[in-house]
Amino acid sequence: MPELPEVETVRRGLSQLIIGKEIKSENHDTEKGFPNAPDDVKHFLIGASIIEVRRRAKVLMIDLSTGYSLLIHLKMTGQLVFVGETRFGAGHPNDSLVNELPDKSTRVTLSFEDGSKLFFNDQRKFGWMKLLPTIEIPNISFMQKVGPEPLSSDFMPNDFIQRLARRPKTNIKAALLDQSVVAGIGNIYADESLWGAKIHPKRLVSSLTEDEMKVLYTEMRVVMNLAVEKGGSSNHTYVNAEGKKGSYMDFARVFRREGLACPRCGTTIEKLRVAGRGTHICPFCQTI
DNA sequence: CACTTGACCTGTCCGC
DNA sequence: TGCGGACAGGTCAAGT
Repeated sequence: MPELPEVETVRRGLSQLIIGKEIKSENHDTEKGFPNAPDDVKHFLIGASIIEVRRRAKVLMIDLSTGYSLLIHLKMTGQLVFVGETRFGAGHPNDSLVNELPDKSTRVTLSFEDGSKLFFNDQRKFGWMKLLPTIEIPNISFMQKVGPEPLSSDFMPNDFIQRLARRPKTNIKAALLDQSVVAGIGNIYADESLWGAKIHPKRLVSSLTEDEMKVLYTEMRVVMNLAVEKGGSSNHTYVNAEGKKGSYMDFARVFRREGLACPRCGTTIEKLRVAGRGTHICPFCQTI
């Protein structure tokens, strides 16, 4: 699922909902839900309070008062849904959701002192939750190799160009999906950004002009900013921390719009396969 | 080494 | 309505 805008939306929601709460109990099912959970994981969690919720690329970090952090990757179908005791009124559309959790996709449940709960659900079980000392987070291999945050104010066009130059012989879509080039872009926003920049996803990085890469830099940031503003995209399973869907798909220009008209030129949008992923283009605006 | 492809899982949708 | 196959927002390991 979740690309940067979705994970950021979850982060913002959780910041409002769980900071300051104390963990009362923890439950997890298979090793899939909490792969490196030590036998005494409960010892590290129970009694700890949430002090911060951070994000880097598509990884969420929940910092605890004990000096440990929970790291979470939602992969394709992960959800972090908070359910408070009195959050929804009777008849609220989300009542059903509340009543359904936990469900068979629930992998980890954190229960707080006040009776509220945080559910880590993951239908396809690709996601993970890990526990490690907060101070060690910057040293893990992922943090060492992940690229810059695309929306960071100190991420400049030349940074983007120099990082793309490290993958000259691959196509631009694969390069955008490479988390060591830029952090947080996935299939939806790669397609949307390339459409915005009028660049065919199969173009080799080495074939791009400096101007094209600068336009792509700008379009990527426009797309990501809009997606964050709209609370992300919900194709299937994605929901935010309150169990609500994002609305970016209402604004998508090419993603999942094959057979429809390109909003720029009216040509019918096509779907193809690039870098092993379903890929959407306007064949008139984006040529090889 | 750089790059591409399959595997990891479950659920859904589409064509026969 | 049943069944097989393709596909789904991400990342690795394995293969070329």
